[in-house]
Amino acid sequence: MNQENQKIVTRFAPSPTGMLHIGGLRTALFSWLWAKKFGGDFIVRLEDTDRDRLVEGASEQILASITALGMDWAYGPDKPGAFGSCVQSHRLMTYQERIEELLANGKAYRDYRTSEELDAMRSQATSEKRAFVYRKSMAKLDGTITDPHVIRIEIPSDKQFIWEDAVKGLQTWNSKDVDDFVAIKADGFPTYHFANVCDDHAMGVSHVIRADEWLASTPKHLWLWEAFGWQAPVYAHVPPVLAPGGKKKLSKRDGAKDVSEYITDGYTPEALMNYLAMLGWNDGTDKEFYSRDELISAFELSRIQKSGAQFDPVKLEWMNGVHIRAMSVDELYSRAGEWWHPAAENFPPEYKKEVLRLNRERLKRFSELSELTWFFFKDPSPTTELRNMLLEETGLEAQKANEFFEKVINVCDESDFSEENLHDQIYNLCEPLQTKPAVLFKLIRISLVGGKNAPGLFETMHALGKETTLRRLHSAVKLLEATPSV
RNA sequence: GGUCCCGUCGUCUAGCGGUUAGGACAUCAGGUUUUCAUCCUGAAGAUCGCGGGUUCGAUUCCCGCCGGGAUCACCA
Repeated sequence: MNQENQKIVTRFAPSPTGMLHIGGLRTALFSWLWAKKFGGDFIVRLEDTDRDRLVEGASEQILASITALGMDWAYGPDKPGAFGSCVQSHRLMTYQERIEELLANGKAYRDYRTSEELDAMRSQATSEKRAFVYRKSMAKLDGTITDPHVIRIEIPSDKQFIWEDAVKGLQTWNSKDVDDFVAIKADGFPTYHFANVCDDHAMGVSHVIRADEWLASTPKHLWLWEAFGWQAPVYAHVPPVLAPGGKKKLSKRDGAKDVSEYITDGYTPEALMNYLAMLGWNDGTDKEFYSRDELISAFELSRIQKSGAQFDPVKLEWMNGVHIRAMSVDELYSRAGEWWHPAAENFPPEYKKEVLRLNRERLKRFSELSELTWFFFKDPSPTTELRNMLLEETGLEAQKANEFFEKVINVCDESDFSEENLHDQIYNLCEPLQTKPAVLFKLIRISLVGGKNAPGLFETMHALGKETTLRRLHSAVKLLEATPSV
């Protein structure tokens, strides 16, 4: 197979029977990366030939997930190509034409056997501990064309199917283990096996990258390519993404989220893409952090892992933090959009950017932005809880704490509020007050931010500004005075 | 059961006949810092699934076994 000069075309062919899960998304990603790497086409094709299992809204969700990760397609359900629609239910005519071709040259036959008869034959074989491989000799060939029937593909006997799978390596299958499979169902719709090959050919697909559950049926597909006299594409069967702590495929039951949920949880598309790519793929070096473009150029089908990989939400979060820390403040700002605390609404962009700068390395997901930064936009409420925190965390009596506050307020009044000045002045307070920085700083911090954790104290004070800082310090004094000590 | 695929720290993995079996996440211990986070250093963690071969030498090659997975639909 020479594909040096062949256009690289990959496709992602989900069936709209449910939500797209992480494993499916990763398969789509691998396909997309491979096409992008060679400047080829990535096609999204809807395999909706099972009319009974269609799920309302599933195709929209699948497309939205792919888009959410930043992937685009050359052809898709919304963008037909010269080959026609990317929705299989719209392509029924082609399958009809194709099957006539195989019927005419004797490679396919009509079978009038009913599903019930088939089931009986199968259970018979099972009870006799025999492998059940359907053959033309078992078929019911007599019937009229108007009677319900299926059309099967006859698999030649004594044939070896040998091919090189791009991830699993050399495969050898014997035709005696391959069924005469149904190509056209009684309802006139094609099966996956048939539609899939017809479409891959029609769309010029060069690399079929799909879940490894298809590995066992690849001989059927290969035979179809051969029966039609077409050159088969490269097949790459990728392993599943496993649930954390298990050996089973990640599914919704394991808390697998819809991709859009990760986005609304504040994961960035780049981090999600980076993490997914690294789950079961590496470039042979220690590199783990990739930009989208780096991923595209480094990606290699042959380095996809052969066995399943467990999804690790903890590492995903770490990866997201790495991507966030790598962003410029402007970049961060442009993405922070909806995640600000409502109180931030009317604050100027420059102030918000400063807040982002101070919080960049504490942010792992954008959804944490609000709880991490609300106090930059809103004074802490003078609650009993706050009062207790002030005293418990510092180990001070209310009166003593207020003595400290008094000095701090004096210092702030006189300070030019530069970080340096604040730093020096407040440090100098420790000795006369006979206390440790840890205690004094904690007292100030809690009064200003209403919690134990925040960016550096002087950076925070500087960002907040003199007026706000003093207002909050005074408010803390009042709080300690008002409530009797317990 | 038949056929096929897979098997390195808890997890994701590097390795492609000779390595102190490397990295990352997580864990633990230090350090930096006013807190959290970040950052830095270090530690612990893998008899390379098991047993046979081949070889001077096997995690790497071969065979068997065990374990896990996929597939055997008029579902994809």
